[in-house]
Amino acid sequence: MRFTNMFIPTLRETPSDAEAVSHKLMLRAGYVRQLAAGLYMYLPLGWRVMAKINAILKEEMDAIGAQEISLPVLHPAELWQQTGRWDEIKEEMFRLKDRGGRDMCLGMTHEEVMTYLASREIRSYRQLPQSWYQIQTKLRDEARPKSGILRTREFIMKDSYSFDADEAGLDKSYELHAKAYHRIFQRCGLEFYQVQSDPGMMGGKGAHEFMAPSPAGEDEAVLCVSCGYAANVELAGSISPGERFKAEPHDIHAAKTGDGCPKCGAALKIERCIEIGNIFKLGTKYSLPMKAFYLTEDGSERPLIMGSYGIGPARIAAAAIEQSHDGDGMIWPASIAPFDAEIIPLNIKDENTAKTAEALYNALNEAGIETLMDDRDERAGVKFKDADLIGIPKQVIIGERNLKEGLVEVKDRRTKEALKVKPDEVLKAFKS
RNA sequence: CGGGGCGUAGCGCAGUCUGGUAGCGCACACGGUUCGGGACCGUGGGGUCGGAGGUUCAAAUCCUCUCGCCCCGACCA
Repeated sequence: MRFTNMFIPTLRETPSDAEAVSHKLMLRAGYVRQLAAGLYMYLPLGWRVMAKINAILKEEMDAIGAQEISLPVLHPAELWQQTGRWDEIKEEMFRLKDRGGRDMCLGMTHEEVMTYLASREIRSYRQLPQSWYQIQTKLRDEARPKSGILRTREFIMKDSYSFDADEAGLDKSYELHAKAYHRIFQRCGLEFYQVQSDPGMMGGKGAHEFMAPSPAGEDEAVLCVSCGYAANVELAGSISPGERFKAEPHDIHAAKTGDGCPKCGAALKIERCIEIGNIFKLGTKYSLPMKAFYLTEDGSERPLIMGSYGIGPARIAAAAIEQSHDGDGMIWPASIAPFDAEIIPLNIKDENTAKTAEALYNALNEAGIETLMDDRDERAGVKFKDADLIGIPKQVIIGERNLKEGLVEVKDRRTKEALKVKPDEVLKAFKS
């Protein structure tokens, strides 16, 4: 892609209402713009990152046998009334009436609709297990949207739901998802923890959250470096030093750094985190009220045993920026960067520069390396600043000075190390 | 929803206390000089000062109401 054909409105100054690093940089680098509180517009660069993340999500979901489907955002109230959540949930749910006066709501999550589908279509144990997922819009009328893209009223979520014949099946589906989530976050280049969490209103009997450490996060994880115990502070029952091994499981209170680990007694560490994913064992919380039953081998009727699993791709993007940036801008992990490489011809009006850039651009694209070429007629400084801001991992700098010796520069955005190579060696330099 | 802050050009801000009819930097357009880390000079376009009502000869400025955005907290499926 050529810079002049792509809308990349970079800003020299940070809009004053941005606080979180990821928010500031996404605005400055021209990845997103705000429409209203908690509502964001993704611009070409931002949307490319989302597409990269979603592609990874799909690959890993497909790899565990989950199947992609798509459900409506607009839901009839009846489904939510059946599970009781129509009344349990308050202002956080967007509600409306259709022209016939029927109560409707905008989906904040899809347990109801998924269970409805399963209840009508799954008849027999022979059809189990099933895992269905979608990457789709959720709406929540948040009391306080914040930190840019981190907490919004409308957001995209990868949500999957598993249907099993029994608890053992659920355990398996749950494990599969947990492992897939590990691979996803690893592939996205994030530092993260899997921690125990409170199942909360989702109901059910077990839950974990995936937490990306970052000061911009809203959650706190309690971690034991000694035995590996990890939990959300909301859940972590801890004991104070000197009272070892006397943790009261029901005594749930906020743990503090230095408290004793409930498992091994060692000193706990607390870290601020962004919740990037969660997994829940739902059991029959939705299948019972919605009558989602199947027939067993001996002909008896049993409720489906369910799990639900969510990932917020925008939070992955924000967490990646929070965890990987410097004073000049973003530093994308290669896997989710909007482009693999950026060609920077310093003086586009120089014939040799332009020719070399053009040839390299074609060669890289042909080699399957997604390349952005800054073909703007701008000064070198502007291009350098924008390139660093935008954060594409590899930069290929083409300047008249080096070109006289038949060389171009391959620079790593993260380390800032630059290698001078011949144009036809650029590909090789990427691999090293 | 409680507490705090802020709304003046696309972005960052000054002007508000002490009313006199809107300004600076960046960005943008044009011309020239520049050209490896956000150039310089000149010219130019762009603003119902968030909105409504009120006070006044006169309101960005004072008063009332209202809308919006951000931060802290509560909440968070």
